Amino acid sequence: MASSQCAGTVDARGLTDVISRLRRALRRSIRTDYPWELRPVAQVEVLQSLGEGGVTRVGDLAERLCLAQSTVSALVGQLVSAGLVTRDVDPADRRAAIVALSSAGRTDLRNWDTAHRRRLRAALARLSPTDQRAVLAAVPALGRLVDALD
Amino acid sequence: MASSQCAGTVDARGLTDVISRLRRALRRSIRTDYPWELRPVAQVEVLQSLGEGGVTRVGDLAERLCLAQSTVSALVGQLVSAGLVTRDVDPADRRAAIVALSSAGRTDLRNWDTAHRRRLRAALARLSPTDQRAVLAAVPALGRLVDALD
DNA sequence: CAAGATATATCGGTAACCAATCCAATTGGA
DNA sequence: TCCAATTGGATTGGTTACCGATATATCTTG
Repeated sequence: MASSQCAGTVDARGLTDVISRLRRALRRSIRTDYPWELRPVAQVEVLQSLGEGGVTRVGDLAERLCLAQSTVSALVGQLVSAGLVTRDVDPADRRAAIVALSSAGRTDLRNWDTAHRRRLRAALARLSPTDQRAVLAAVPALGRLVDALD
Repeated sequence: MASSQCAGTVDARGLTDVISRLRRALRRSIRTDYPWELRPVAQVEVLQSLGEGGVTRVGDLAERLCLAQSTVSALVGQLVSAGLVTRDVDPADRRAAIVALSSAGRTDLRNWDTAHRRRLRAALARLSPTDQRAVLAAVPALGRLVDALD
């Protein structure tokens, strides 16, 4: 009664709270999955974005990921050193850098993805069908919420 | 076609991705709301947890927040220095620390909450009614998902 | 009372950011 | 054509956000 209010009222605390906790829980579960050599999560996110969006400029990556350009620049640098992505000068606009997955990066991403998907699916399977539906339905809506936040 | 799969398949990438982005977008919007003196987000989360759960031990806080005990210990220390919470020895078990909001902390939390709620509500208002419903419905479900992840 | 268990605190380190600034290339006039 | 303003990125110099290991009391129980 205290926590659920009339439908129109947004429970801001509830949403931000669950987002933080979920992120940390996911991070922890990832670490459990990968006791061996594991890339920092931020780097994996860059790989994923490249996996989905394909070859991209650094600035576009930053926007997609809601990160500052300088942050992405540094992350890409780390991934280049690790051999997981390539960074080349765009011949059309020589200021720009074209970032792409290397084949090693593609493999790494695929492995990570498989394990992570398995774990998340297991967790979801423990929820009630109603909750599962609610989570699935929320994913695209939350994406649009990100855009609606400034 | 590439991104949406059959209903039963969990889109792990989509969920983790949107969680990260949403968290960063929220953080950014918070900073926009509070150009003046602003507490680090992690500290605010502790205040919130205290606001909901009331007087608590450090270890309980850590569990609620999905954080390591050492992390919470440090955060509480910072909040004590800032005068926003009190930390006293539990007379019943003198190893334990009892953490509670001070009145300054209560005020701070209330202010923060008001502004943040307003902003989040504005963002949600820009979504379609369907999306709004989906987000609202997902909050409790996501909370249970956290528990289901290990 | 002597071992373990517990609850915290502290220390040392890494990851995850951002803002400011610098550089090179591009672009839009005058 | 040349110069100013703009733009894409890299670098630098922070701060925050964590965690693991260890040290210190304090319980608890045989």
